[in-house]
Amino acid sequence: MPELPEVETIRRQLEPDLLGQRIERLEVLDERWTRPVDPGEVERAVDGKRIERLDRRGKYFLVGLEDDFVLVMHLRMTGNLLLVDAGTPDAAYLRARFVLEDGRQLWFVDARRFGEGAVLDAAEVEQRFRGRLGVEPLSDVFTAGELGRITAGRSAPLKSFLLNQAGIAGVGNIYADEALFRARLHPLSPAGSMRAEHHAALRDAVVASLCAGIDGGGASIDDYRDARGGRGTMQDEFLVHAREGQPCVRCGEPIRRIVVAGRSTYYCPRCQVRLRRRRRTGL
DNA sequence: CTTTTTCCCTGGACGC
DNA sequence: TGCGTCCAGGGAAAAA
Repeated sequence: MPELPEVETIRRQLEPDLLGQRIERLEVLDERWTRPVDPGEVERAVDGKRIERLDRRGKYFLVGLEDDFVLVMHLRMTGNLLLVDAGTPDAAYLRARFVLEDGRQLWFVDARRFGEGAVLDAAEVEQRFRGRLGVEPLSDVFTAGELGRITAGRSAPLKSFLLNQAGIAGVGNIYADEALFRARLHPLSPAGSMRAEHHAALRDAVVASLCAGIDGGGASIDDYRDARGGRGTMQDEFLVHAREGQPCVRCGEPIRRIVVAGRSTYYCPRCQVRLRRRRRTGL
């Protein structure tokens, strides 16, 4: 599933090819892709615009167009962004096609149709993300202290907290498991139960997990492919995710699978300590 | 306010 | 072979 490392991998691959190019036209092939906005409206907003920037915010892919417009896309579960040569036969599940100045096409392919695309102006992007997307984990704003602030008083399990994009933006099911394992924290521990040493450990673990994902070019478990249709290698380097029953890489204990926040959650029952809910210590 | 649950969507796995 | 059922999960919305 595309999470921050997967989206970042695609962004880095596309940047040299797309920057400065004009989008001749956009063809929305599945009207649900722009829901609730009319596809024609999005097509008209994109047609003929030059690409000035390629950015990422959490798991959102942002294409900065001229005149301060931003094409915002989200791959959700099964979305893929593919850069293909002219004349390539249409793939199954092709939802949107960008015909580029140089003849190549950028495809949004998405079997389950959760993915979406929209065109907003810069102010609307801010508006849309406000309160919904938290700190960028790979920015220098993401410190142990910041993590302490955003988890203070929270009773939700650490796994739920990591999946909540309003806290840290870009961590999904895979990298949440990996980060908790690295930090030796139990997925069911209340987020607010962490002490300073845990804040530091989890901050470092989130960063390390995401960087490992980017270094591996993302994790191709099911549908994820990079912008050239290639596979990442991160799925071969998982420490706990999807390793139910296999020995913990640290202690040999069989990895356990539970469901937290409706998501499969993998952890080592011996390495990852469960913290008790912390009562407010008298100041 | 915070937290949990439901919903969207469809390919693939599994059982009969 | 084919049909029915269940699962996967990001994020928004509804419910608790």
